[in-house]
Amino acid sequence: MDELIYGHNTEKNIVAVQQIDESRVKLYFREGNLVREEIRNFYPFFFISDKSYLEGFRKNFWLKKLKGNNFYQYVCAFNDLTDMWNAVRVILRNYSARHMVKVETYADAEIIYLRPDPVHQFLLQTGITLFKGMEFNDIYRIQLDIETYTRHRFSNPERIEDRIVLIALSDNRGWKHIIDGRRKNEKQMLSELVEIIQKKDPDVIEGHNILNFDLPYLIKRAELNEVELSLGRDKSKPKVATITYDKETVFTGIEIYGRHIIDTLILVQLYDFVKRELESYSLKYVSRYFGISSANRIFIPGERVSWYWENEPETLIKYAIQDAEETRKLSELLTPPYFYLTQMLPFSFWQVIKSGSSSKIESMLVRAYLRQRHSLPKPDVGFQTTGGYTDIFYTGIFENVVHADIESLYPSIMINFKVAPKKDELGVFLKMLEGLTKMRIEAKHKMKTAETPKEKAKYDAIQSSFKILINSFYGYLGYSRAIFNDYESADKVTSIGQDILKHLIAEIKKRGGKVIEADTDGIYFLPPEEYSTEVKSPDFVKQVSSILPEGINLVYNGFYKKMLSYKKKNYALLDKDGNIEIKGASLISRGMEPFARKYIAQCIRYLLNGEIEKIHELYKSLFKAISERKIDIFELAKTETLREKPERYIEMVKLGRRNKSAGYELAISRGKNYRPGDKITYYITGSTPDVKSFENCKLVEEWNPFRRDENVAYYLSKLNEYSRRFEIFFKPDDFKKIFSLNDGINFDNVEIITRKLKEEIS
DNA sequence: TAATTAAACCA
DNA sequence: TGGTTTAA
Repeated sequence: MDELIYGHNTEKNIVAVQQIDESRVKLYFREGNLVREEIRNFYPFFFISDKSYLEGFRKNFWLKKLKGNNFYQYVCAFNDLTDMWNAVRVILRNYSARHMVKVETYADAEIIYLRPDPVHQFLLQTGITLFKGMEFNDIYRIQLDIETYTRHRFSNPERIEDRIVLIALSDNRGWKHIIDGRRKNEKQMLSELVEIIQKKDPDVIEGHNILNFDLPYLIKRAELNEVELSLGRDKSKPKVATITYDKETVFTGIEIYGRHIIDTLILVQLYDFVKRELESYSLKYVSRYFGISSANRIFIPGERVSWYWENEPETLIKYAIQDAEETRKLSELLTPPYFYLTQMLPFSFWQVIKSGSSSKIESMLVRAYLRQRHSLPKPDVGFQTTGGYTDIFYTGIFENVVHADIESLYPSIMINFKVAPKKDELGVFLKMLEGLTKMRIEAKHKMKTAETPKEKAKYDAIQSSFKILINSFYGYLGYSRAIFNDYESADKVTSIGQDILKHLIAEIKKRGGKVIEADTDGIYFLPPEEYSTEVKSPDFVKQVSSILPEGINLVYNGFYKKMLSYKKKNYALLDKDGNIEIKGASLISRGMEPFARKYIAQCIRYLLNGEIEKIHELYKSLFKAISERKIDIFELAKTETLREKPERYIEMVKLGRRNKSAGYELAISRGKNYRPGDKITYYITGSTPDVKSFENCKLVEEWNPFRRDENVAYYLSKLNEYSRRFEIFFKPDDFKKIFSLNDGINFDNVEIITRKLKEEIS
């Protein structure tokens, strides 16, 4: 089993692979603090651009689609050069004269490529991955942070008078260093950096936003200063990686030969993609969030850096060192799962971070197939039709609510009901899933029994690296571009999941419980009277779990003092410590105006605490603040992400295929050259509530506090609209009273209404 | 270089 | 209805 997952990983401690010439590569092994080099041969291979050439090779060679210059290519690898040239001959013989001519004519250019990216291909072919057999603490990481000087608001690497004034470095062995711009000119600073990197020879270079700021800046300044920025293990310069698409060149990253670049900003984004808790991705905010801020943290906003350099350089130095150290701690927190994944996947550290879940799974499947020299299938065309089961049976407020969910529902179904892609002739898909699951359980066990925090952290990283893979198997089945995709199997997984959940709901009802809401693999319910305590409810969960099929387990997931049930996928929970958790797009969403988000959250708090009069007071005060124009404009302003390119947006609107949108209209009309991904914050102007927002909007920066022009009627009607979220919890008369401007109302008799929306399945 | 469906809300 | 954001 290990073999399937670890592939050909027989080499230990390899930290880098590098091409020497056409048929040899240099391997770098880390041994303690030293790096040993060794030269090896590698397998020849070629790319072809048209898969029809591969028909004659089914089950003879391994094939993998890869992206070359704007189009997908297929790779064939061979034991030796003779084998490879034989294959070329077969291709030439098997296809028509036209094709033959074409192949020959373009042999060096378009159709057949020889070794365009040996390092990557070497890893892919042999399955030798970096850092094999190493622990995260074994690798040598350097953190880098630069500070730049400018007379303008923002520093620009191309402006000759701007310059790098500080380079702060730290490493994971407690070393710290400052390259000080007071003693050295920029040229000397850059040379010192090169010297240090060559001498220290780090495996990894880390930084927060290093890919979009520090490294590009260093590269540009090195160019201007005519310094060879030889940071690579082969003393080469950093390579700016781009892809050309529609004649447009897009920056995709920076590569330093033989080293890994880790940008902690990307890791933070990845983290928040799941968690959705962060307000900002800045190093300072994130460090505080994770509780890893340096003691006496200095904060210097970007536009103040130059001032500090001129007036208080020592403070700036401390600040830069703190940045480097926080980057190290952040990386220690976020990268280990990916580090351990590089030992399982034929990808480098950075590729593992950047690649999506399907390529992770597929790379393992492809590796297993190519080891057996078995051909690979093509993706099926079609789509998955079934998903998870979601239902809501009651709305209102409930006490003593239990949350239980089925442990790893989809992976468990795949394993226990043997659901696998029909194209997987070698049957490796399930074996891998089972193996990974087993290994994750072992890692979890080692984590629990670990004796030191360090050990614990290590096994936690390992088990979460398994989790990342395990969770990707189901999604892979329904993915249109996956070569082993199988929509029927994907549907089978979800329909079995639906049946299990429905069965569970019926069982809880049968045993005297009351199910409030269910979604995919979890349920919120009121247990029968005799189990309605935090201590006893897990017993009930256990009993119910026993009726589920073999290998499918319902686990207790929490006991809540109160639950507010609003709609499918929308609810709030109050735990015994008074913490409130709000879930659902209609109750908590980044698309809402900040005042609305806070208003809804407050109303929910008051509702759960039974403080009806406070809702009334809040409504009144907010109404007043808006009508008297006393509310902060940022509370009213919406923030929109512009994801489409301006040309595309304009085109779609012109064709009537898309509605106009305030964010885009503003960005375009203000002549801002926005890039997809940019955010825009705007508010609504005018005087009636039903204005078209894309015709009546202004950037929040354009707002004038002395001539306030926000649309009061519009925002008041918004307030009422948001209040209506709470309509279902009250009798109509009570609702009117609460959300009114009247004074002196008595709320003693207000009842919170519970509604039964439908009968539980039985 | 790209995992899935379900559901709510907005313009 | 298409776009966006969320839950799982």
